Amino acid sequence: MAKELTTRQEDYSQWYNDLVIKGGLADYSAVRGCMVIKPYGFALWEKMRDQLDKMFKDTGHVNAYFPLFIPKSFLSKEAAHVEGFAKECAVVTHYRLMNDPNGKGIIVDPDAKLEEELIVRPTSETIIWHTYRDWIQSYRDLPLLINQWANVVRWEMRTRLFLRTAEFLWQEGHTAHATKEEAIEETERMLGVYADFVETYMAVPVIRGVKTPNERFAGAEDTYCIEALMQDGKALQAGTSHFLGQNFAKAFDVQFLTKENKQEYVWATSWGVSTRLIGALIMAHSDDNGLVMPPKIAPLQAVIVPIYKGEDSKPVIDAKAKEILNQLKAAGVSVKYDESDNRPGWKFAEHELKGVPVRIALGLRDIENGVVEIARRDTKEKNSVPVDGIADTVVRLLDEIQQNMFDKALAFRTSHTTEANSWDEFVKLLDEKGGFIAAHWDGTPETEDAIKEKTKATIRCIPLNNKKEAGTCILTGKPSQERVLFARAY
RNA sequence: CGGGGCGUAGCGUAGCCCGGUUAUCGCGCCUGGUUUGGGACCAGGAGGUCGCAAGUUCGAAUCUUGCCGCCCCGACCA
Repeated sequence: MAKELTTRQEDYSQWYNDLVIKGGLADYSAVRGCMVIKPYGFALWEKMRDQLDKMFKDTGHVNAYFPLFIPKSFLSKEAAHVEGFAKECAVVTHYRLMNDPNGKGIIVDPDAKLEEELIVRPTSETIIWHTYRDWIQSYRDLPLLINQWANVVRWEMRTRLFLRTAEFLWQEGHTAHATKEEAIEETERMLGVYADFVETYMAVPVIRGVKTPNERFAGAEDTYCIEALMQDGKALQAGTSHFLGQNFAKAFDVQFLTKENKQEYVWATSWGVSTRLIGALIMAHSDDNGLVMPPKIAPLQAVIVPIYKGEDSKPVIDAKAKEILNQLKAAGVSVKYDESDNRPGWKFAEHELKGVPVRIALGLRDIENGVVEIARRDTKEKNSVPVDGIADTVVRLLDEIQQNMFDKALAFRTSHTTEANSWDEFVKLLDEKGGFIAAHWDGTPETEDAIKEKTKATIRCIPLNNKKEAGTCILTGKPSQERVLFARAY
């Protein structure tokens, strides 16, 4: 029986949920707002994580691990930071349970109250900067370039699988530098790493930019971001990199001695991407038949499906299939021979649903002709190709799929990035077309809020290397020096 | 937290208004067989605290009250 998928046109949100659930990436859990990441979804995350981890190490970072719990008092040391996160913190108040003296069940032991309550980290700046204070004394200790892979908890009111869950997995880089320039350079470097990763591996084109003060990370001087566009025309922030100035250094008193023997506060950055990237991947590429995985991070790049014809055909087909399997493996392709006793049509649909980039089907007819049927997930094209040189063919095809997926997503973004020069035009574009809208803005938070209030669109970013262009704000008509990118966003 | 909707097998559901044999059907699952080029077919089988609790009644999935949970829309957000 077919697993019926809602189409994008029918209900985009439901389509997304169907893909996550039926594609085997994740399940809802017994805990509100928290999901179970299933093996296929976790395999995808592992591919992302491993690649990113390599890129972090290549840029000089090392991994460490800091506690899940943060003393409540730490959070209040940086004013903007506490302001930003206080509303969504889970708090640990007790450390013991006991049997309910009034009957069955178990209750919190009232005698086991913590002297200082603990926050479950919504992000780790405070605990990390508290620690850095002990680690940094001299300019020789800098730069300190540390990353951690962790889970964090933000008590969101409304959650969506991968896009916004109460608990999620991410990495957070936290670096300390001797100079402002160096810290800004680091912030930009890591934004570049993210952009490179998302474009090269996930095949999702991104806009690099800077957030306006309204959208800035709580406690940052500047928040850089990469913004991606989803197929429904909504933007999604795929990663952020923050220049924290000396805010946390001052809040946690982290100073170092310069070469000139002067005490100075260090300069900081932090940067992160999360399992939300999986949501971005799904909404950027997938179609009404299921997930579409870019080859470079697909948990499985190719699958071989046998088409039996009578009992006698099995050994012949199995032998040939395993030959092909070994050739592909030798060429570095992650590939599986699907010997399960489902029928071919069932397997085709299943692997399509899961987004496996390349499918190879093999029956007696093919063996006689020295060919296999090869189908690519991105375009759904099928072709007979010679068995000879199959590994090269597949490797080339995987590259082609990767490129095609990026090109397609880029073409979509290009065609959905529009300039608006008047309020009416702006509103019409938002409602009828969506996507990024490049428009003039007078630079004030009040105007940004007013636009958000009226249209639900926010300024996604001010693109880096944005061209200067005199104009007037679409809402207030006040003068503006450059266009910024608006969109409705996830 | 406000507005709307829903809880019956792993999933989707009928039955509820108008109480009455053994709770319906499909998918999935198990066994055996036949099959296999786009989600197979036949035969047999397993699987249920009808969200929870109390009440009304000879009798409750069905009526009443309370509670719990989930989903959608809004305020908050990576």
